[in-house]
Amino acid sequence: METIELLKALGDPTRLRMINLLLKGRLCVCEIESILQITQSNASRHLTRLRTTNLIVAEKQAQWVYYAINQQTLSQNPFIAVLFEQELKQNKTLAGDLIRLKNSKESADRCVPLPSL
Amino acid sequence: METIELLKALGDPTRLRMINLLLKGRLCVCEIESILQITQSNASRHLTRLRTTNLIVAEKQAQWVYYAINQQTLSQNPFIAVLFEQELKQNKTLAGDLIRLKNSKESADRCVPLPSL
DNA sequence: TGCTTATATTTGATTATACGCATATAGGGG
DNA sequence: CCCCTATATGCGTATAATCAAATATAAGCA
Repeated sequence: METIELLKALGDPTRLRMINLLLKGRLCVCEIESILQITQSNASRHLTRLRTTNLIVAEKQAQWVYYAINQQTLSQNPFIAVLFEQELKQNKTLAGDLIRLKNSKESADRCVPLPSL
Repeated sequence: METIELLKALGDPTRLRMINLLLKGRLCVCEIESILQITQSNASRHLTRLRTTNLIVAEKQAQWVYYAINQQTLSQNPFIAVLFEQELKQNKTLAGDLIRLKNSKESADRCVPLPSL
């Protein structure tokens, strides 16, 4: 049952937070690490799991990998949108993550190497 | 996050099948065992897990324990109904379970001891 | 009381999952 | 070519989940 894999993938706090962020737009790994305050290997592993479950897709650009919601999976599984709509109202962690996301986007993009001094 | 526990509880084939059945009405453990063709201890353990996650409630009547959907959890988590509505269309196991449920209900209720010979 | 059925729980083995640390790979820029 | 950054992966470990078999509990019935 493929839905089982979706539920298992969503049934982890870190991965739920990742999807919550990616529902707002694509992000590279380093942005996700920074917003969620998790280690690089942890981020990478959870993202790999979300990708193999088809919840997200990866696109490599130069040295960065951008992850984005897999829109096909999202539209084929309407419960996911309902889940996040519901959860965002109650879950302070998810709401806080979106604020950090916004701040991150407003500040300099950390994933672009700063011009050398 | 309580929703995480819901997702983990739903992210198991046996438990998903149990909820699918219970959405049609309350059942005792032996009916569930029989329809899902699982061992007694397996049924009991999964039902306990669903109960501690507040997905179902238990009611003891004589020697039987009847399980039923926890309507409060269901209404507070609308994604669950959407999930099953969606899944039932695609998932042959869930659809087949409902047929076995119907057959079970139409035949003699196996949970009532047969009159002695 | 003793027997039988329904259900729960314990136990032990197996497998899955999560995490940190270290290392590997790949691309960009000096 | 060398170094730096971004990302992935291997390894060891700790924790959780699953299952079957056996045992415990509780209620009904003879």
